[in-house]
Amino acid sequence: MPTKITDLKQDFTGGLSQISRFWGFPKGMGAIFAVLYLSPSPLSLDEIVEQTGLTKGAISTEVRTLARMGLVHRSSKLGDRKDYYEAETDFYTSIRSILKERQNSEFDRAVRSVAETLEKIESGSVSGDEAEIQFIHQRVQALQDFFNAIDSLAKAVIKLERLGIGNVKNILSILK
Amino acid sequence: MPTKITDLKQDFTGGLSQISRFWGFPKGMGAIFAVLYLSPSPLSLDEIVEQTGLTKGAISTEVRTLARMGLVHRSSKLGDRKDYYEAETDFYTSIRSILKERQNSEFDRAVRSVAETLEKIESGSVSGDEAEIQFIHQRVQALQDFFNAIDSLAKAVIKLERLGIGNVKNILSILK
DNA sequence: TACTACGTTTAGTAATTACTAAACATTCTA
DNA sequence: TAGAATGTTTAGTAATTACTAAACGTAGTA
Repeated sequence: MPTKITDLKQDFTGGLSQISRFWGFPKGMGAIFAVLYLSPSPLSLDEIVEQTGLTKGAISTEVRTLARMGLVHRSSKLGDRKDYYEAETDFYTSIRSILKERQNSEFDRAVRSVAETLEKIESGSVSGDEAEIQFIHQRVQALQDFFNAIDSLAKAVIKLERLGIGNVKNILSILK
Repeated sequence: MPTKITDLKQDFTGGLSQISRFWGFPKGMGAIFAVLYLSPSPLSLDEIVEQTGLTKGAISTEVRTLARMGLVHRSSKLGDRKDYYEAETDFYTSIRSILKERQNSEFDRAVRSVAETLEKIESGSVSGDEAEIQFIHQRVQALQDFFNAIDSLAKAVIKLERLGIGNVKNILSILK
């Protein structure tokens, strides 16, 4: 039986909603992105309301975080005071801005707190059993090294974006 | 003023809890891992209870998902019917098993649903405006390509683990 | 067999998060 | 200036998730 195009869109939207949730974002966010991504032209807030069934309020805030992550762009038409939104279609561009965004996040604050733990130990200002301190020192150091490696990898991905999509394969072959 | 070793541990545990939450896991999971990671010897369930303040029930379930992700290992001592848990200290090993684990996850189910959308379009079984179908086809295809690229990257990281930590830097320089 | 020492499951609660509805603010138009 | 058309904020609700407390299952020990 033939699938109606509206059903197809709905399936797709459902899929992106799940993916969104998987990464810890609201499912509404995935739905909003999906609707924009499948639209050939930018959509106004009210059109998004119509197509997602969410309220203006929710969309207003979620579209803002999408914009902050570089996954959608806000624009406006001359002589029209509505805002229009469209999906970023170059995902590498998005990844880059997501990774940059991450710099200022809770995540990095936490990572930095590990670094501080390390500094405290190394400054010799920790009192307690010496062997235990040494043990902890070594473990925390290893974790710190790992974070640094991840950070380097993130930077590698950022560079990757400049080179285009096919080059992931190159990394693979370089590593084999 | 000198920092007591117990305070240091607590700070560290707090940091990992936040990181855990950031990635969408319960903060308790981060705490459990932290406690195990800073312990020179495997801990029993009750010892984890003691050090985290969580209940046996919570730890029982969370330690299981940690084990599934390869972040902790369960072991037992002869003539002792307690289970003991210790942290995996090679993070590359963990990453590898997390990425493998992901294969069976909700995430991949959702990704597969995108692939199915694509198949429906390509089989010509979608009815509706032809230009719109073409447009959607092209967009969904692009997303699919992106997912494939991510998948390749994941595989690259899996290989990386074999090569040791310093090699992330190599990728970076290869790409520059 | 009964008792003890554990780990697991379950049913309920607390905390968090996503979302709605409606008030509000702002800017354009008449 | 009043009114209309928008986007934003806010206060409350619904849904989800993390966690607790306690019942349960199981296996070892007396």
